[in-house]
Amino acid sequence: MTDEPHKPAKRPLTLRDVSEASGVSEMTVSRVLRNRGDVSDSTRARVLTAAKELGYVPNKIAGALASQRVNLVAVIIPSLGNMVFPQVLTAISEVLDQTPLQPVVGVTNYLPEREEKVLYEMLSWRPSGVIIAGLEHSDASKAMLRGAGIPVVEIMDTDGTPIDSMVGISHRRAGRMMAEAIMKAGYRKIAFLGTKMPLDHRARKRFEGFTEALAKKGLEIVDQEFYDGGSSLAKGREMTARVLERSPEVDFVYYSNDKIGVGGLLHCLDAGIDVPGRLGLAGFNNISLLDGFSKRLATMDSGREEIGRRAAEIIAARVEAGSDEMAGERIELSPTISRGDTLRARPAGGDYPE
Amino acid sequence: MTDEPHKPAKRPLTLRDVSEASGVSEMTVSRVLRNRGDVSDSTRARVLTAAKELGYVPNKIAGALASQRVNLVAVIIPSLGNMVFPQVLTAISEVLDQTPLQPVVGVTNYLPEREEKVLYEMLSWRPSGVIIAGLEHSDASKAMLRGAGIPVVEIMDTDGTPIDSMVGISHRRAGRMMAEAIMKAGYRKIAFLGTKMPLDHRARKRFEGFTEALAKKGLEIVDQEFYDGGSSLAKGREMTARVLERSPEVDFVYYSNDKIGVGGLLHCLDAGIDVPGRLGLAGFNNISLLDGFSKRLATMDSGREEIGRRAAEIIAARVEAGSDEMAGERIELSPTISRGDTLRARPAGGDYPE
DNA sequence: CCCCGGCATGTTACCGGTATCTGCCTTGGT
DNA sequence: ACCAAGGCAGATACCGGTAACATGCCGGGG
Repeated sequence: MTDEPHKPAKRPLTLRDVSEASGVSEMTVSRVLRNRGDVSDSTRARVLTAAKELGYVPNKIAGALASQRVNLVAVIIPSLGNMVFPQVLTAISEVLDQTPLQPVVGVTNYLPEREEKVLYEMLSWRPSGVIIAGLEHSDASKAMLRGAGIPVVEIMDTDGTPIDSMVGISHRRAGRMMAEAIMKAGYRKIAFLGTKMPLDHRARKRFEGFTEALAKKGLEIVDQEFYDGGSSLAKGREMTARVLERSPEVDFVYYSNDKIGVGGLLHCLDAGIDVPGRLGLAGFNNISLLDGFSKRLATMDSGREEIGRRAAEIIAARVEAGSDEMAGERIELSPTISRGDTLRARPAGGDYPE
Repeated sequence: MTDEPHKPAKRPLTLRDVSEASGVSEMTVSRVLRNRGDVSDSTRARVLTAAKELGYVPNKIAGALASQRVNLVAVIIPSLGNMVFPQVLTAISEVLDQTPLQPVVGVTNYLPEREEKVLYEMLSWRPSGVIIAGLEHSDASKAMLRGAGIPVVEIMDTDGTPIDSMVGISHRRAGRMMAEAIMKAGYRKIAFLGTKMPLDHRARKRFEGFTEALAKKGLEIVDQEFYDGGSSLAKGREMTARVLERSPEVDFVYYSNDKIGVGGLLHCLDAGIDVPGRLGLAGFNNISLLDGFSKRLATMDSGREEIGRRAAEIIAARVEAGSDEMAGERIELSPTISRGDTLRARPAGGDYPE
């Protein structure tokens, strides 16, 4: 009466259903499905057939509870809108795909309270490891991470003290490097256009490193402007126009990311400004936003694929082995400048008089 | 001996630890932590203090197993590299944020076998619902979805029969609409540039609708080119150059997405081609890739925010109520054309002879 | 011919919570 | 002063698997 002939899925299937269908114990079915322990070929075949026929899907909830093992890795990032993070994620997935581990993504929107909440949710699933962007977390978040007793890798940034391991670049150094390259190229009147500072610590650190390097040579930012809300070409465009109008002497604009940087570049092209002669531009992150464009923006690559890969490798290694070595590993990668077509290599020679 | 004074997290905490610390039963702690059932204020306070002090994080694995409820919604998409999907995801998250449900993302890379695997993994966590892109799935995948006994919403596409509910647009219609708009504007020699066809069913359907509408007016695609691998501006650029060289008579190029479309636009600008007079261009998806750019590409918006929102709402409603009504709901949204600056509104008047 | 060892399978005791029922004690109506 | 009702807390039985141990059966060496 209640049992339909084939599919209609009344009550979810359990090991018991498969065991009854194949005439062996639940334990044996479990062994077959996990490929663990010795099972005769004939039994194995019988069980697999029955499982397939029923359409049985194991219940990981029960499995995880019983085995005290959860093959999930929490990956916590600020945003999916900035292509950098999907790219890091892709690199992480590629590594984890070769292990039994599986990434689970949480997004914080750059808000510490969201981060805390997301982290709490994630940890309540008892993942095998955590990969989390940034070194700045609320005290509660830090306490949770420390207390979780699982490997934690903080990524993207190395300017600070990690809870456990970290993989990333020094954004202060990145800012300094860019400042030095700019000054070496002979630019002197430098402006900065940046994002919602208080929450994006890495952008802030780049800015700090940048101004610090300028100061060392006795220079100061000539003009600057900050905004909040998401980055967009339009925003970069209008901000650039405003800055150039307000401070016509500016000969270089450093942007906190490529998106607004490209916006600025578009403005310059439209306005007929000589780039990189009269004005130089640089962004950050080497987003191949305009890879087919005639002029490539100077930028800096943070090695996000490698960051993702290394982070995932650390987690994988530590989960496999019993959490011993590799704990507290600190990997600082070197950002690489790409001059593109908006940052000249040396002080303007003949084509731009003094 | 084994117990450190404060934090060091030996063995993961359980309800029992909190119950001992606060002198009540585990059951009461559970009630307090879930805010369910009657507990006196004094007890509640005592328990909360103890929990906070210990840094207790509930174990959802155990909770889910016991309560037979898992507040996860599986969201399965083909890629994170195409910004459309992060955007759909964001819309889904916004809706689910106001419910106890939580999205969990799986990425298939457009591969049916990956989809099958990802789906299997997801279902083994016994989620409360599934949101999955597309209507094309392997038989095994369909069987799993049907057998899971949970609400399933297939999104993005409505050209086909859903397993349960669906929310999206008809890509055939989208292709037709664009073809009609193009023909009405007087273009006649139309070329098509597309992505890896066999796997991207929606792009294929747009193409089919497109050619069908052309055929109805006695027109045929003049030239076409397909490629595989990810979309990029550079690819759109070079493909466009190739097509125009091979078939100089072409007066319109329809792209399967905005990214290669914008690449084509860049080529035309560089080559000094009169757009949209001599040549018209259109893409798909209204990616605000170049929102700050001087010329906006004609494109079509599929309403991805609304798709995500409606899909999440269906799941939320059905999980909340007992899976009754709203089952099998089919929502077809209307794509909207945006002409941008690369598709003229009417046949060329004086500025382009006949 | 018996015993031992190893393979193939079954049995038992959890994993860490939650649903449900029970029981105590207080409170208020009459 | 007594009893019903309700507030509050505890006891118990699972949820669906898995670890660890137990068992049965078989063949081979002594």
